Amino acid sequence: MKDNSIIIPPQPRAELGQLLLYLADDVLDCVNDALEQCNISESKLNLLLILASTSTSSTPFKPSVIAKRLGIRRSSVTKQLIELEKHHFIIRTINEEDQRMVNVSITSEGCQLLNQAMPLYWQTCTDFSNNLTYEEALQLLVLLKKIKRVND
Amino acid sequence: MKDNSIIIPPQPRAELGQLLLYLADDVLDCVNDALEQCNISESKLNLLLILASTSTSSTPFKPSVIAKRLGIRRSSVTKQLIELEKHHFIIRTINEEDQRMVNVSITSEGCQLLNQAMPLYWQTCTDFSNNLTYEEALQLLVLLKKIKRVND
DNA sequence: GCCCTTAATTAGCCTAGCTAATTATTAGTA
DNA sequence: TACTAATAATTAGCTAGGCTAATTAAGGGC
Repeated sequence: MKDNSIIIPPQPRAELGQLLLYLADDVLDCVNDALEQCNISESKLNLLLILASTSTSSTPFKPSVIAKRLGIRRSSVTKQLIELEKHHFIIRTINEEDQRMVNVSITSEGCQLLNQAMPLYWQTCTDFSNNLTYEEALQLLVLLKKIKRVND
Repeated sequence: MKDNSIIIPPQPRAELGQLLLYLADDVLDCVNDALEQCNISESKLNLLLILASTSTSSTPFKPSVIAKRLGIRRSSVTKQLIELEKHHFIIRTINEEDQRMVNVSITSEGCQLLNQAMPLYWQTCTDFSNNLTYEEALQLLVLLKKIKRVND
């Protein structure tokens, strides 16, 4: 490395990506900090959110489906479920039709937690764009939605 | 929770924040996956990048300064430095003027690694905006820079 | 009834953070 | 000058949240 040109972004798209990367840590930290007062992490909240959306679909969630939704391994889901069950936020019951499977559902305590946590969650999400006008925020939303599509 | 209205974004700014949060995991994973072939993590690369920028400033970096720059604790930096030193990417020497302090500098092996890793890093960063036109990417860059300023 | 597949779990590992306690050195002061 | 404070880095030990590989249990096909 004769000069340090390799460490500066070679073009705007590269700079953009790096900025996204830096922002990534920040937003995760922000949300986790905000949720600390509810004693829940962003990753556990995400799992509960999936379960809470069950009211629309009729069938309860299986660990394997949750894993797919979260983009993590089944064993990681099991770990999280064990913790969440310890705190009575969810219950696991054996599926009667196929006893290899497990039905996971959110409890009323879990719903209570969501009622507590979600306002904080949304407020923190909202505050990220405090430096932007409403129009800018809308613009940004559109652009980020386009980016998101890459990873599907 | 009578309905599940609490789990859907109450307004566009909230949705925007949530999208940033989801994107956060994705971009971190992408970069780490890309860097895997160099056997380096995004977090260790970040540390090396700080050291590599030393050529501009005259004084070598101290662990405490690195910690501040990365926004993590000194003990966490020590851990990373131990690993990086094991692989000969950096060296630590005692500061002669004040022997409580340590000078951290990147080695030629460390520079070699950067030469290998940075093209992959920049390519991955660049690819995040593949779905965007050049003009959209520039727009997005401006907006994200505004957001970034919140956390300073 | 036996074998293969599938679902979940378990065991054990890794990374990268954290706090609290320790060590070594410097600086200030009675 | 010797003692005490403060400062820098490190160490020890913990946690969260991932991972793979191995295990257990149940179902399905022949």
